Amino acid sequence: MDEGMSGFCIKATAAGCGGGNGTGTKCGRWNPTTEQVKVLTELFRSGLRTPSTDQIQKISTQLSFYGKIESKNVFYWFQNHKARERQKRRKVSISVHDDHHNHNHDLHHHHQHKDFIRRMDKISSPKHFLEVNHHHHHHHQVYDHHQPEKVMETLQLFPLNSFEEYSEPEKLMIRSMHANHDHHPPLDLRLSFL
Amino acid sequence: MDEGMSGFCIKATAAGCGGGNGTGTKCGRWNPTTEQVKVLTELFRSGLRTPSTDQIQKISTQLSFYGKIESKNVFYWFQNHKARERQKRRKVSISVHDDHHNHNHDLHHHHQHKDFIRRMDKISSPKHFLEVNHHHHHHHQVYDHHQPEKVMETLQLFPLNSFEEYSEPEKLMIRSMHANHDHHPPLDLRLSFL
DNA sequence: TACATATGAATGAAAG
DNA sequence: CTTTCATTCATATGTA
Repeated sequence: MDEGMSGFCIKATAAGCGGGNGTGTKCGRWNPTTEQVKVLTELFRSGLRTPSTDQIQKISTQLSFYGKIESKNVFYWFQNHKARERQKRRKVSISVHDDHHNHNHDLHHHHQHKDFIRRMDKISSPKHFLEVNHHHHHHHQVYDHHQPEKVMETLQLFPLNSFEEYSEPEKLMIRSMHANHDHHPPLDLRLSFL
Repeated sequence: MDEGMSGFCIKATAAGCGGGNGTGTKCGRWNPTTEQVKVLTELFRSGLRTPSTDQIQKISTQLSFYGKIESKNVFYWFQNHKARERQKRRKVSISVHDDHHNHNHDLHHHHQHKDFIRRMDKISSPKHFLEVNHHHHHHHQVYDHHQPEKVMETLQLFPLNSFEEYSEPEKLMIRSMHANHDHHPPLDLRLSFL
């Protein structure tokens, strides 16, 4: 189809998504309009971070004019926005830190993203990497009914010798080798840094 | 060879994304190299599903050798990979799973005790229509003990003449293709309703 | 060129 | 509040 406007229903048309009249539309998740986002953003910038129930109700009521919206949408919006705004702090572009090769990407002006990365924030330790720290597997979701959250430290991921000598002109297809599930590639990998 | 250009700079779209401090500077999305993908895939296959912050940092650092990469890239990669792995598996096992002998379905959708979503539940669940409640019952926020935040009640959010930008160049990156088909008449709303 | 697919990135919703 | 999940948007690449 088009780039992104697939033929699904739950999108735009803030007034047709099960707006109460039961248009038979299975409304997915809330899809805020630009005006709604604008208002919410402005409220946020005004200092509102955790609106009370009453405020949420009022905001929701006002925003309902621009399209379908529920109180919980407002609630979630503020919660997500606040959380991501805080976590956005620190996009930690590891950047290059190489010494043998010249990747030469000086800038890190990727200030185009809005929110993202969460836990990247906590890591502020200027410690050296490549230290073997054992992360005990946490409890995983019910879906992950297999494989513990632990990797084998013995698996080698990075060749320690041929960093520069890489006589391999495999710069053609970026993602074309996803089919190497059948045979173990002669990778000399090392996960010791984990 | 690959390392020469570090294989991150998207070909034409970005017109010099990484160091393109002079050209557009609109770095496209991260384009992993084969080595990076190889490592990430191997890590995934080793059992790593949700790397911790530290792990992400280390991985990113190591992968930076092969080309430009940020922590968020690693984060997103695992998120997407895991999600899509499950997504594919779900589409196939939709009806294959016969829940007759093994009734191990864990339906835990009764926990809305989190914060107070339940308070808004009365307008979400029972009714699919946003009803305007001008009368609010007694609400007490036991979760929000203090709120130093304060909004300017006089802040004008809904311009009467023309809703234009509020000096918000960053947050207005919403889906541009939505292009609302229904023009909302300019309302005279303010934050006074808070 | 046009469409299809793979996948990076964003964010709403919810669990913990 | 923090972290995860699910769905969607956006774009690069592949194929006809």
